[in-house]
Amino acid sequence: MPVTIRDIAKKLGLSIGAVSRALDGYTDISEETRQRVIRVAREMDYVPNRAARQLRRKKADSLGYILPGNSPRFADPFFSEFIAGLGDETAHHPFDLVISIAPPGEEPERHLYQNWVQARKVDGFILTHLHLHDWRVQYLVEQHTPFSALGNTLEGYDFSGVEVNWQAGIVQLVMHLLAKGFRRIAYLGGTATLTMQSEQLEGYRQGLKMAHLPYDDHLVMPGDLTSKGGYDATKRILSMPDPPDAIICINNETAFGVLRAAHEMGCEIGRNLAVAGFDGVQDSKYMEPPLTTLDISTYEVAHQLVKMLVDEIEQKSIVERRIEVHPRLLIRESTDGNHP
Amino acid sequence: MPVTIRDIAKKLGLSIGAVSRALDGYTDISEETRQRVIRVAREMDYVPNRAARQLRRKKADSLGYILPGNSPRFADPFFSEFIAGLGDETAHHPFDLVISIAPPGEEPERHLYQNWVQARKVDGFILTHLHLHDWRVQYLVEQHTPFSALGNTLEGYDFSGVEVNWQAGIVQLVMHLLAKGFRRIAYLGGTATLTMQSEQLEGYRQGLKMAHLPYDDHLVMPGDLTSKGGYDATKRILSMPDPPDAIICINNETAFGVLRAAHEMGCEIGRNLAVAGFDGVQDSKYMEPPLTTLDISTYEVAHQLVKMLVDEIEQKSIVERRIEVHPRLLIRESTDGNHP
DNA sequence: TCGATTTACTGAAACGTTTCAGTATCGATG
DNA sequence: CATCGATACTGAAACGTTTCAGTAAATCGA
Repeated sequence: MPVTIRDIAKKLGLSIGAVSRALDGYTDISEETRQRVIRVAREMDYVPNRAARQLRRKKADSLGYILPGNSPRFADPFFSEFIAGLGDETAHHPFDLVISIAPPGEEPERHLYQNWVQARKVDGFILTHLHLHDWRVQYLVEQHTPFSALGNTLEGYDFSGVEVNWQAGIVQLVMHLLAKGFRRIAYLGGTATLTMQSEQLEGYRQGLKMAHLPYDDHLVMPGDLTSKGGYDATKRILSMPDPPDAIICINNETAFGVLRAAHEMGCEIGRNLAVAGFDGVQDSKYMEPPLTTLDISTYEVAHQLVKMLVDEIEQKSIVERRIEVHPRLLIRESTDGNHP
Repeated sequence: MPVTIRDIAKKLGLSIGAVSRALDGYTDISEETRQRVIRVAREMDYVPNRAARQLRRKKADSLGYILPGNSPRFADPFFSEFIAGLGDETAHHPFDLVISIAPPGEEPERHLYQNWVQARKVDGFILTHLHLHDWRVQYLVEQHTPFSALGNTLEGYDFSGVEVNWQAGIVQLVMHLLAKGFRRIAYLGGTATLTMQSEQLEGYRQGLKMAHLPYDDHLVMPGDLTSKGGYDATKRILSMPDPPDAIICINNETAFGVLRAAHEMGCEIGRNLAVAGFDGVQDSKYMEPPLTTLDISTYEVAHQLVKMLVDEIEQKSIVERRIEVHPRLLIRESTDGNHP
């Protein structure tokens, strides 16, 4: 049986109240007693029972993250890195990280969030992959449940989070591609309702406009954030009458598939077809050819989100509630140029 | 304020005990009353308070998984897929999945496990990346804390889990490489103490032996399970006096780096250098060139582990405690042959 | 019809904390 | 010397469940 606060109290001839207060650092316990309590607690390997504390304090001491996943195969390295970041930072606070997974936007997801909120399972949520209109944001705001999010929604609720300036990043990327001599730039996205995507498209349009190039509907393709999606879309887009000579991908997974398809169709990547990814994942450097990428530090972002959420939950003073992150353009061989 | 069992009791004029028993399906509550209770509970959006239930039942209703991670960058897609699998299956049981991360084998990791066990934070653990002598296994067995693991240790404790027959897989792979005409096969691993690696090496030796080829120490290289590790090791190994013509990688991350390095050094992959990966991640198909892989269904394995752990915790009847999984050899272009 | 059994509940304790209202002790103050 | 204010504690309630012992009321067998 694990040792409880009662065991310590008995051993020291104190009341359990005193022990509790000593451990929590209240000032109405003499310094001498506190030291004795702490020593004995350590000796006895005392670890407070989570459930009891949670019940009494009406706090779960947990943060929740629900993976937006639908396919049984779910390999995007973004999530490994992101979860690792969340876990790492969470471990530096007196919180746990509780994880689940649900297909985005569907009933099971809604259920999960509601259940966790009502059962007080977590004190707050981390949100990613926001949609232009995101019911999660609305729901959590209504429920006064703290959360911090990567990205934003259209409604402009006030919540803490990290925002990536995709737009500026893409403009920079488009400029780079144009400078390298590429002219017909395609954009291969994911779900149309993702805020991330809409912002990226905004940058895409703006970049074209700045270069006085026309915007062509056919060059904007839907994908599904997987390599298979990238592969299929590329097969289609490269068979078009007037195919693109550059493809910007919403994430590296997609870019994987693009590379593969393009190669199969005989393109020389970096020369007659440029490919760029869009992710915080280191591996693009080791791909073949190395992938030009708009890089954000996923790990860093995860850390920030946890910090902000914890501040939010603990009602710390008015800390920064919104942080903007600028993607860095890492130019590698996949957009090298030497364009004919 | 969330609705409690007391609110339901008051509304129905019942005792809280009766309500609790009705919801839990005890037989000493009349069917009629039970139906009324259930209806009202649903109407009032009743969700039982987790902490209270946990405290009373002395069960956390949570499963723990501690990521074996040390680097700040931690992109291995294995973990995305694995965690997704864990989360998915966990959601089908009345359990939560609690995640953290700690560098394997070091003090913080030990602390984390101990803390979770003593605070009764979780009812059981999922373990991966077992070592030949793994203190976690020993500790959890001693503490009578349920767990299920991917792999095994040398001590041969009796615990439930999934075992991958790496050895047979590698033998098959070696045979395939030999059939394609490759002769000097290298093995690029991770940490030497990983059970997985020792089993793979066993298969490697056995394969060579069956082909009456000598085992050469120089062809077995340490890595670190990252693409950078693969890259660096390949640079070194290909500069050796008598370099290999095939490289088997402990995981796909490593293989990424190998491909890159080999390309830089002017190898034609699949022809004068074969490369094979070793993972459950789909993407290898979309790599350039597509990677021959020993595939296990990470998602499936994660599901199985959760099921077994839940059975273990709930003391279900004597279910299968050990499942063996055979990796499938997926032959793709990276080991194509046409060897000179 | 009476005692035994069954049915359908009630009431209260318990889980391990935290926290709040008291209180005994003691030195200081007027 | 009575009073006050700190100081350093004690005791008990509370958090929301589950569970167990008890008990009225209904049912049953002989």
